[in-house]
Amino acid sequence: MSGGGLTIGDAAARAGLPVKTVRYYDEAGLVRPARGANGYRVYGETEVHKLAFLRRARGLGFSIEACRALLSLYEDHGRASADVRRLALDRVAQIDDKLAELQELRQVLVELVDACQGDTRPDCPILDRLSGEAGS
Amino acid sequence: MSGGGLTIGDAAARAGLPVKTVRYYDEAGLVRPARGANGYRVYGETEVHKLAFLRRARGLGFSIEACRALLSLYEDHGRASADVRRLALDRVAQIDDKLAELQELRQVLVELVDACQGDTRPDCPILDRLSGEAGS
DNA sequence: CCTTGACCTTCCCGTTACGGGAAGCCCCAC
DNA sequence: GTGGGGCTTCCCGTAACGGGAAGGTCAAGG
Repeated sequence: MSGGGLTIGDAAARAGLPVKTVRYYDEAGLVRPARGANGYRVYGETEVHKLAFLRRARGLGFSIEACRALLSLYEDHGRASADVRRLALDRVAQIDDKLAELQELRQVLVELVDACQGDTRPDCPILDRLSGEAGS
Repeated sequence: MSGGGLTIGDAAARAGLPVKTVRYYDEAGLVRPARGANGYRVYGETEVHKLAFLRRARGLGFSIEACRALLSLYEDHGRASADVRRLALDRVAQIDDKLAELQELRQVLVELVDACQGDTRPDCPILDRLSGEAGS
């Protein structure tokens, strides 16, 4: 009872993360716990909060590097909210790029699917397109 | 001149792929060229067509395994177009899942961004949300 | 004939964010 | 003291290649 020191298992449970992930965040330098005399990682409340923070940030799709930036802003009480906002906007832009790409692919695929009879015969506009017969 | 045999570099150029990728497709068993006496890969027209086919299929986001299936249907002249269509529909479903996920994330992020002043002050609803203050 | 330079070969590492599993130490309960 | 957890580190695998090293080959030019 050294005053609330948690083992990695307990910390992970409280943060809602797998132990492996918590260990990864340590190795990645995101949340570095103290070490006990036995070599065990020792997590305090602060670390647990950071882990939960990371869980939510990752849930929004922020990369580990973006999380590192967010975490440092989180800990910097003199931060400018504009910096946080910029990171979020970057993420939105990323998502928008991906959305546009996927929507384009979807469009093409649906057109091909619609053009294909989908029966037992071998004639297939999808394969024609893939084989280079410049459909549409 | 053994009648049209291409080296990997020429085959890759004709198919519009990087040499590394073509080598990878060989190793993955997608397009296995013959080998010359010197150990060089030798590509014929058929292989080049298959490589171009793969380039287009990959461009539509089909995984290597899906490409393997598509390629075998492409080569099977007795195929049923329904099988091809199914693969394409699977891909559409995959895309739809991803689109839904990204749209949800985008929604949340945009709300947070809109709620954030983005000035020089430290108050930030984005960080509040990430730190667990259940905003909205 | 020999050399350059551009090709080709294989092999290995790095990418993203972990998950699985092995080998070995530690600790608590019975 | 003897389990059976939980902890440690380390290594491999993921998808689909890209980068680069070490070494063999080939066609052209001097």
